Order: sequence, then C-alpha cells, then structure tokens
Amino acid sequence: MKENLTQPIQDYLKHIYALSEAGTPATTTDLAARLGVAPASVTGMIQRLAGLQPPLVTYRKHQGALLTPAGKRAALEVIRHHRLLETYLVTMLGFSWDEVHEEACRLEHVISETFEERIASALGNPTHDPHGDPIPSAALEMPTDESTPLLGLRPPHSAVIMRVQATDPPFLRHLNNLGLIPGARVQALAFSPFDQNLQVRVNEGEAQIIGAAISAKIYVEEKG
Amino acid sequence: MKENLTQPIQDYLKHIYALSEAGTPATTTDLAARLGVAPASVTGMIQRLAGLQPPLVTYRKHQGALLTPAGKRAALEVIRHHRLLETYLVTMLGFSWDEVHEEACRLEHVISETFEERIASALGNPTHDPHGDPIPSAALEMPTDESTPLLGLRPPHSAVIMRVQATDPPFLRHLNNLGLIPGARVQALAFSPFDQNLQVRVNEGEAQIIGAAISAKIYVEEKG
DNA sequence: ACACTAATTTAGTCTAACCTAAATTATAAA
DNA sequence: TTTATAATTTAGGTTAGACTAAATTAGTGT
Repeated sequence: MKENLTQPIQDYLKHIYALSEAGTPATTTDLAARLGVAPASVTGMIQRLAGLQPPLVTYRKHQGALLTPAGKRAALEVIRHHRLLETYLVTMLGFSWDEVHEEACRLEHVISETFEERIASALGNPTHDPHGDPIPSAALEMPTDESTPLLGLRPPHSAVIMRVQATDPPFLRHLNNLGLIPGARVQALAFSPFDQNLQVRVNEGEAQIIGAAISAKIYVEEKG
Repeated sequence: MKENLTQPIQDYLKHIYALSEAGTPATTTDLAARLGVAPASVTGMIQRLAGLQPPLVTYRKHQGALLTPAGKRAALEVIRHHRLLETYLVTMLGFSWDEVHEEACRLEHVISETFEERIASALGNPTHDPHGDPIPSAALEMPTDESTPLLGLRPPHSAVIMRVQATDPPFLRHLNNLGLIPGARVQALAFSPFDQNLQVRVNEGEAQIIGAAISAKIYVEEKG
C-alpha cells in the first residue's frame, strides 16, 4: 500500500494517464514512442504493473492499458509534482518556459510531499502551470478546463490562449517569439480550409499566418 | 569525459571523498556502513570505478580507495549540489535544518547546472550551508576553514560555533533546543577530564553540561 | 614464527529494466 | 474469405547494482 514506485514506473503511469485520458486505452506503440523505449519493453512493464498488489493498470492482450484507481492516483501525484515544479522554476527561479520540462521530468520523481507543499504554498496553490496545463490539487483532483483548439477559431472571433501543449524547447521558443503564450489574445482574421492555415492578429500586433501543426496545439477560450 | 554518472556512483564518490579527506584511503567497511550496503558490494563497485575511462578511484587490494582528479571533481560537484540545496531549502522554502539532509540527498543527483547556478545566485553564492559545512565554489574549490572541535575549548575561553557535523534529524533538533547552532557563542566554564564533559554557557544563557559525543561534532572558532 | 580474528575479496545469484529477433494476432484491403 | 501489413507479444539475452556464502589476506598478540 505504501509504495515507493521507481522512476521508470512513474514515467509509465504518467504517459498511460496522458494517452488514456480520453477513455481509450494507451497502446503499446504509443507508449513506447513517448517513453523512448522498445514496444517489447512496454509489454513487459505493463504486465508487471498489472500484476502488482494492488494492480496499477488493467490490461488485456492487444487492447492496451488503462489505469486502476491506484495507478491513477500515482500518476496524478507525479503530474502534480511536474507541473508545480515547472511553475516554481519559471516564477521563482527565472527559468524560461522552454527550459523547465526537462528539469521537472528529473525532479518530479524525487521531491517529498513536504517539498511539494512548500512550493505549492509559495506559489499560492496555482491551478495551472506556465504552459496552461492544469495542476491536480493536493487531493489529486484535476481542474476541468473548457478550452478548445485555436485551430477551430473562425473569423471574426477572438479568444484568449489558455494552454500550449508542447514540450520541445525550440518549438516553445518559436511560439514565444510569435507571442503565442497563455494570456495572449488572438483574433481570427481568415481561415484557409485547404491547408488549414489560420490568419490571426496576436495582441493588437501584425497579422500573421499560423499552420495547423501549431494551431492544433494551442487551446483558447472565447471570452471578454 | 562527458560523464553521466548514476546516482549510486555519485553516492560512492561522495562518501569516498568524505572518508579520504584526511589523506588516508576510504576502507571497504567504512564505505559499506555509510552507504548502507554489504562490504562485498563496495568491493565490486570500487573495482568498477577504478576500471572506468577515466578511472574515478585508485585502488589496491586491501588498501582502500582514493579519488582520482576526475573522481574528486565529480564528488565535489555532488557535494556542491547537496550543500546549495540544503541552504536553499532552509532559507527560501522554510525547511528546518534537520529536514534538509534527506531531501538534498535525493535532489543532488538530478539538478542541472542551470538549476545549480540559479539557486546559488538566488542565495548570493554562499560559502557555507546551514550546518556550517563549506560549499565548493562553482570552480569546485573547497573553502578552507580554521574551526576546531568544541571538545577542545578550555575555560575561560569562548568561541563561536562554525559548524555542526551531523545529519540525524532527532540529534539536530536536540542541538537546536540547546542553542548549539552555527553563530552561537559558547563560553567554556569547566572541563571534566574523566568523562570529557564540558560545562558551557551558550549565548549568555544558563550553564549546561554537554558530553563528548556532542562536543566533538561541533566546530568552533575563537574570535572577538 | 604462529595462530587467531577481523577485514576484504571472490564466486555465484538475483532483480529491474532494458534490448533484439522471432512468433503471433489483429486489421483492413482485395 | 483470404491475405498482406502493422501491432503486439514471447523468448532469450544484457547490464547495473545489489545480495550471501565461502575463501583469502592482513594484523595482532603470544
């Protein structure tokens, strides 16, 4: 019951959570790609996780993996660590938002509950990290967000960026240069159905065109 | 050359550094005791460390281990992390000095050079941690201290506590209750050669008697 | 010089987490 | 329905880092 999960196991759970959030099981290959590991290794690990007492995942051959309640709790604990750390690194230690993912990935496995509490309260118990990702509460409740992909915004609507789902540092720096960061207001000026390009104005600035690869990863809310 | 040392290896190096600081090699058994590991495991690991390219320790059978320059650098890097972290946890996150050792032991292996720099400069590049232990500089130079064991202080001399060499939380809390913390002034009132007990006054307070087990671990400097 | 004890090393195992290659199963097209 | 392709699993192997038990070496007192 009081379990000390290894770092690899915590990583598996974190990614199973992300991939199965929509309800569909996380597949072996998707997990392998995310974890940077061979598919066969994933099969082996999933079988082990399903055999633990208590089991952390449910698993049926060729169907993929889903988290059990215990597995979900462990995953949310790691995700809370990760997102609190990212927030702390940016707001208290002057990291930029493209640097924090890697650092948080290493720290998330080793900080104590005390450390978690201290940084959470130093930050005023934030509900979202610098990328806009929701931070599970201390009770491991995930905040529910209403945001939708920027890709779906149509002229002449405007909206506020709530979330940027990306971890690649060069990509994040690029978005930062374009002003596409949480809090920014974007107005849709034109949409091209062929290539799914969106022409937008960001924060009263110059008009610019952004491709589908970008606008699908940015989540906005129409408000104000 | 660009080495990613594992956490166990970093721990070995750290403890070899501590045990061989005086110049005498670190013995298998002492290392085993410190690392909480069987002596045979230490032998195996030391042989591996001596066989790395470049070697991190020098080793001759039954003689114990000494750090090579590369090994010493790696050890000092970890020790710098550890002591900066302890300092940061105490001064920026409200940890008490008995809580920080364990936390720093886990964090020291995973923080980046960037993280190290940021906390060092947030703290004003401290040279000593909350226990008074010297913090190696960014260039890995260890500050040299002049302090001597409180055990050697004789009436009517007085001195200032510079360093407390201990990690056990209950013990540290006890010292804290006695006021025996870095910065405190102690005056020797009497010394009993039989049991090595020392009667002292701490910070103008009540006289109290402290045993050799304590006064040997507290380092002071006579000044002022 | 000898013998006893304590320290150390060797030899052989174990487990977690990975790998590759081969075998199997599912999926989708003809 | 059959078959090709892609996904998955099985089987077998590797490595780091630990363990125990047995063998060896060093150090000390006689």
